[in-house]
Amino acid sequence: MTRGTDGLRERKKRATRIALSWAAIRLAVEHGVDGVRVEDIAESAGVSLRTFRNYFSSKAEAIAARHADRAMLIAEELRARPADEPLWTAITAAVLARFAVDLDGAGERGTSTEPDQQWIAGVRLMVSDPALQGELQKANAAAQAALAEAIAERTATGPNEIGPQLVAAAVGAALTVATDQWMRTDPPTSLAALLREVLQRLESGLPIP
Amino acid sequence: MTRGTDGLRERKKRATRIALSWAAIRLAVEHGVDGVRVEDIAESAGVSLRTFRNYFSSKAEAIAARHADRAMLIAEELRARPADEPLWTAITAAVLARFAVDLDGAGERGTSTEPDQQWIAGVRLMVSDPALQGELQKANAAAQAALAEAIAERTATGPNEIGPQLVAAAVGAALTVATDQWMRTDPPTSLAALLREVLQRLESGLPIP
DNA sequence: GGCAAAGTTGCCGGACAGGCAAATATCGGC
DNA sequence: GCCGATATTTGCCTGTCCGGCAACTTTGCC
Repeated sequence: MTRGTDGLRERKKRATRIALSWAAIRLAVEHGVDGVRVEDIAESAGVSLRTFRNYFSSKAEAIAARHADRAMLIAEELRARPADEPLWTAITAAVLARFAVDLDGAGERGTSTEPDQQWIAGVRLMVSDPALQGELQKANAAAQAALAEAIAERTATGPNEIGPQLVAAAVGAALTVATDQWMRTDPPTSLAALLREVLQRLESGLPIP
Repeated sequence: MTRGTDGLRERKKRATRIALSWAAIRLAVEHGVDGVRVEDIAESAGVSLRTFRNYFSSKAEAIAARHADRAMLIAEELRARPADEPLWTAITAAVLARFAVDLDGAGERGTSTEPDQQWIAGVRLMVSDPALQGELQKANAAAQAALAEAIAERTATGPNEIGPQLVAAAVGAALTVATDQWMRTDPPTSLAALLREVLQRLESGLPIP
């Protein structure tokens, strides 16, 4: 089972992919999305332009890749919750567990204990720049598909049934709204609180009053 | 108020835009997205390649444009509902009113009374081809923003409050799920029924029975 | 050590993207 | 109906993107 998951080849590939993506984020934050050429990103990660293209099919995809990878983990996190937990409780816990990383900076970047400024700047860029929103939503769609599968397992439903699909889509939409709101608020509020709120609202039928 | 909305200039522009978008859809359905050059689309609509670029910044945007325009109308439709109607009733009615066009083919294409096969094939292409999904989601996001505004008006809330944003996002997600499901089902079911179901589920807190 | 599989790189041609300025069409007042 | 003001279309040009191909290098495994 560990066959192929931690050979030198695979580790190098993962490292290159992550290096490229971080380089893309850093340069895009620094010079604007259009102020960076793919060539610059490749150079900054120490590979050829052509190799960049073996990993990502566009600049936008490279920038959004970290987000895409992280979003995928929500489904895994949900699977890790105890099976007898009520669905919404489990979902909320899974989401919070995953997003805590963004808040306390204990992500893969490593050293800092405060929120990872580079990552926050990157997210800010992704949600605000129209050139990236498409790719961002694409990543979210992929994560939703994975989430729908995890939900289907948990609820003993077919993964193509409308129920799991709808719940996953609604959760995805809620996360986007919460993140958006979090970015917009000037005195920075707690993302965790916002997440709890939107999920709770979903569960109670989106009352408006 | 009608100033500028029906001059010859504006009508021609709208016509060109629509012609380009339909040409893009038709050719993409016929030859695949990658089998069409922007130049072909421009020629098919009788304008120069450069003019195409004045209207759309990419092939994908041109293909998704009709969907984008239609999705925008949901917000308008909601505004047209009586103000004392309950929110979810009004939303459901607005959505159905808009999507009925896709079902009975009474759209701008004109003559046929049966569902517009060209449009259905186009939608099928948009939801299935990865190259278009980004643009599609981008269009949905824009429509959601408009919808959030309309909801905010109706509920006497600020348009940037989290409530309207979340409802609009959830509705958008639900429409996507319903459409997806509709495409997937082999004996074609009623889209209207699916739409009713997903919206009803949203309103009742997404129970997983 | 040595062969097979996988990854990297350079090169190339076709397509896309958008700035600029000349030509053309529409508008609105007269 | 004519004319200047304004908006649109078009051609041209330059830089970038994108992916196929084949040579070369690295890693995996016997």
